[in-house]
Amino acid sequence: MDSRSQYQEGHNAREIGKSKNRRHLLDAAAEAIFRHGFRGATIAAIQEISGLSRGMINLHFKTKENLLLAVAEDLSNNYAEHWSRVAHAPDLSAADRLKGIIKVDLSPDILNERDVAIWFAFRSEVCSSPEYRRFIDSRDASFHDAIVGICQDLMVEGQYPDGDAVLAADALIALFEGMWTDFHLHSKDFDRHHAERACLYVAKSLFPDHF
Amino acid sequence: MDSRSQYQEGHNAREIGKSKNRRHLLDAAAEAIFRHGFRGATIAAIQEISGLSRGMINLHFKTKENLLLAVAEDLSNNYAEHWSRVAHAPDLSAADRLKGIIKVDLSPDILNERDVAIWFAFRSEVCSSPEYRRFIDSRDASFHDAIVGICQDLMVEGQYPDGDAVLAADALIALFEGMWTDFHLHSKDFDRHHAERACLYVAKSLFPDHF
DNA sequence: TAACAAAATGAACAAACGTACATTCATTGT
DNA sequence: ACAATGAATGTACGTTTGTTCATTTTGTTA
Repeated sequence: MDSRSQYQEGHNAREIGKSKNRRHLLDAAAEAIFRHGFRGATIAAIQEISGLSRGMINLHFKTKENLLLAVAEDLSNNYAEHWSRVAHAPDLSAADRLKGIIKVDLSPDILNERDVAIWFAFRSEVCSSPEYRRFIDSRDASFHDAIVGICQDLMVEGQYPDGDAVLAADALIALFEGMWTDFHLHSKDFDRHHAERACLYVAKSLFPDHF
Repeated sequence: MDSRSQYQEGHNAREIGKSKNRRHLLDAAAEAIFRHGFRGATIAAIQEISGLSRGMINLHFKTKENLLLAVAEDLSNNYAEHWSRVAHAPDLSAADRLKGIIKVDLSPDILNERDVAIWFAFRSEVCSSPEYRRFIDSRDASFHDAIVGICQDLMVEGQYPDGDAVLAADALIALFEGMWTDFHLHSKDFDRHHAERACLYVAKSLFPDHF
């Protein structure tokens, strides 16, 4: 059995059903973290949310910790897929790619209460549980490189004598991150359009020729 | 007994010793959250770190949850004290007040591995444990108002025809927040001076006449 | 110094935890 | 149709959890 087929939908009813339950467990675990916090994401809570049996977690993930890791991996893949699609779009200008990343970052697909709560949950334990690290760093090296690349393109295109692409990229990344935090702490009052305007306001300040 | 003397250092050896143990428990609990994560911050862990007896937590804080809340309150008070001292300094210009807040925000007093891990730990559970909310929002309404005030002052002083104080303030706050996240996730690679330069780079872009 | 009051202790407890595993059920291949 | 295979179940188990409280220790007061 190769490494893909293990978790892919199989070709018969049995394998399809199994992978469906696996997916179900991932969703239930995510929901449990959101509803009850990391501490409250117990086997019993996941069981109640999923409606599946107690032993299912051990069957699919061996341990609860593996299930939690799979939740983090799932979230991480989902975000990477979203931003990289925009960041590497060949037909978009540098400015449009930056705009696109801002839009993705603030879209409900990415920025929603449940997912953000899960990001924060895993991040909070990254010091004590290093195995989470590879999944929870939404702004990892590849994201960083993509933003620096965009900033460099903008610097070349426009007239920014004092421009520094790395400083600008680091600032933008921090800005995006901070918006997530604001959303997490004040999701009821958070205004996506206002947040987008604030991001574009900074982009315009950094790159007045482009925005 | 008034509300202050309960937790203040008393005047005899007994009260002094008691408040010392209380402080000791707060530190040990904070350390436990940092070392073992929120989930691992158990009575046993706190006991081991503090060296005090098991029953001490219940004596001083009634429940473990109260102790954790007191840790959050302690952290919150410490940060508020730091930033408000700079933000409301009467002899500083608006630009210097902003610079000062950036400096405080990136200083080891505030931005250190332990404290940031604790911020993130409490924040991660704010959805499921609303009682944490009042302590974990470092960028609360009063902080927000202070930054908006500074931005308004800068707008009045300089020539920024398209300026928007609220947008600028929201962006700056998110920027500061994002730097904390970056530090939390990459404390080994984090460069405080670089982060400060990035913040000032944005400040200069937003308020070129001032920075 | 003796009597008192408060602080500190740690053993004992019930509840909740994650995991293992014998059992049951459904699907497959012949 | 019928073994055979593997998924699904849920009870049972040992551990760990937070809290209680009777006891001991320490400091205060008369």
